[in-house]
Amino acid sequence: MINILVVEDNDKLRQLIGTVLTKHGYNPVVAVDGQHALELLDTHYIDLIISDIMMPNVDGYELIQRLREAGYNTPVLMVTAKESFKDKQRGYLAGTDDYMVKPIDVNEMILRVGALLRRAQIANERRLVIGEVILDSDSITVYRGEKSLLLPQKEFYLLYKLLSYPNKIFTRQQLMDEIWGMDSETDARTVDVHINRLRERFKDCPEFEIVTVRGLGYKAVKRC
Amino acid sequence: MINILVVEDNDKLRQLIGTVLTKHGYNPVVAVDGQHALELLDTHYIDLIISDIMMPNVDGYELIQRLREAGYNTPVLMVTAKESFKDKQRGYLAGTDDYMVKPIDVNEMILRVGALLRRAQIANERRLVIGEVILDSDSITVYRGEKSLLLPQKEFYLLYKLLSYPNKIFTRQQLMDEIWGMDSETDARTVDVHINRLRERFKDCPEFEIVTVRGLGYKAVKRC
DNA sequence: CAACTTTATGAACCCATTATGAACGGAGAG
DNA sequence: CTCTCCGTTCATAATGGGTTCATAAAGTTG
Repeated sequence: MINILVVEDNDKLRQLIGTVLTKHGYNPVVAVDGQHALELLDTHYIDLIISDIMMPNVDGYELIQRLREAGYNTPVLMVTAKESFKDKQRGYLAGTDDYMVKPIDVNEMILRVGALLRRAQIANERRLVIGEVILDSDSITVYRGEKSLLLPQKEFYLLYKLLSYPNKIFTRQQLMDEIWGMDSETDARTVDVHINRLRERFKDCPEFEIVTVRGLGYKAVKRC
Repeated sequence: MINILVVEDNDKLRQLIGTVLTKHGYNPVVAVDGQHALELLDTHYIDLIISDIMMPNVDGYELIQRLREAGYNTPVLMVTAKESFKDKQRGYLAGTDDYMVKPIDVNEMILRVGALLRRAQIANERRLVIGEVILDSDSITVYRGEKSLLLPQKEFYLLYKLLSYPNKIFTRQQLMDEIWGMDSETDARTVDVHINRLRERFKDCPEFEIVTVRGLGYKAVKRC
């Protein structure tokens, strides 16, 4: 499911956009202004943002600026009033990926959303999706529905590695080599401890499970 | 002499890989893209393939796919751009044996090449298919339709050995030598116990059966 | 059919491997 | 500087694969 954050203070327009997105198989997450949007970004994994420029509190420009500062490279589709061309320029400079002028043609919107997502796919492949669970290696964060969980580095990469190749058995040494580095002096048993912690964190997770393969190592199995 | 096919469109990188391989006693055969690689495969005996994914004409994915379709089970070491994690997944599913992330660490490459060759040498076929049943020796797992069953090592290799040569009679000693190791002190009767457990596990399996040959040993017979 | 040999099977045991809790040290944030 | 959090190590508990053993069953031979 692709999550699209819709930032728009006009209730009717926001609802319209949401409906259209839903109809095309996207999952809209709505915010009434930039401030609200930034809060949602902390807890939701967002694939794309559709944002108005003129908004109370934090406006579209500031939203993008703060977004990029925080390290997000989420593509943004700006919505701007027809008459203000200056805005468009400014919006581009601030890191917008595309823009639309009001009044919005919903078909055009869907086309642009599709194009942006396609383009982003190439540059934004650092995430892993397993059912409701999303691993985002840019922020070493795991998103699970509403919740987001910032993992310690080692734990994150360990999980990421295992889930990148479901069912593949990794020996401790392989995991050490790939996550700790080839020349690491660390005891391979350290892996066990991290596996243990991951299991504790995700013990109630229906999507996957880390399985011990006695004498060999570990593997992740999906259960969905 | 071990022949390694290097498929890489970047001239400098291809040359670098070739040089390193030569230095380590391998014989590199180079191709600039997948199309070229497929032609070379027809005329050269190739032990292992190192292939980029992004290439003109036939890309890495298609190369592997067509390779497998043509019946080659040559091990493939994929080279993928660092940022593209999806690629790794796709590449893996398509029949890759291992992967490396650019920029390439040549020492790591040599290690992986060695590991792949070793693995391939011992068991050239990593997957055994008997009707609905698939034995995957990478994960010591037996797949039966939707279900998968992770076996204990000894049991798996025992079954794998027997099914690799259907109808061939193995003496206990042969099985001990090949699975337990030549110098194992273990009582040959241990084989019986493992056979017994395998029979219990697969008693309702229509594909094969383990038959006792009194005074000699055991053999697997297919029934499909 | 009786005596003997070989194999099947269930159970118990052993021990290497893994799980787990806790403690320590160090780096980075506040 | 202190405090927190992460990574690591260590000690101990628990697990389960592998083996052995005892007994039952099946097959072979005279």
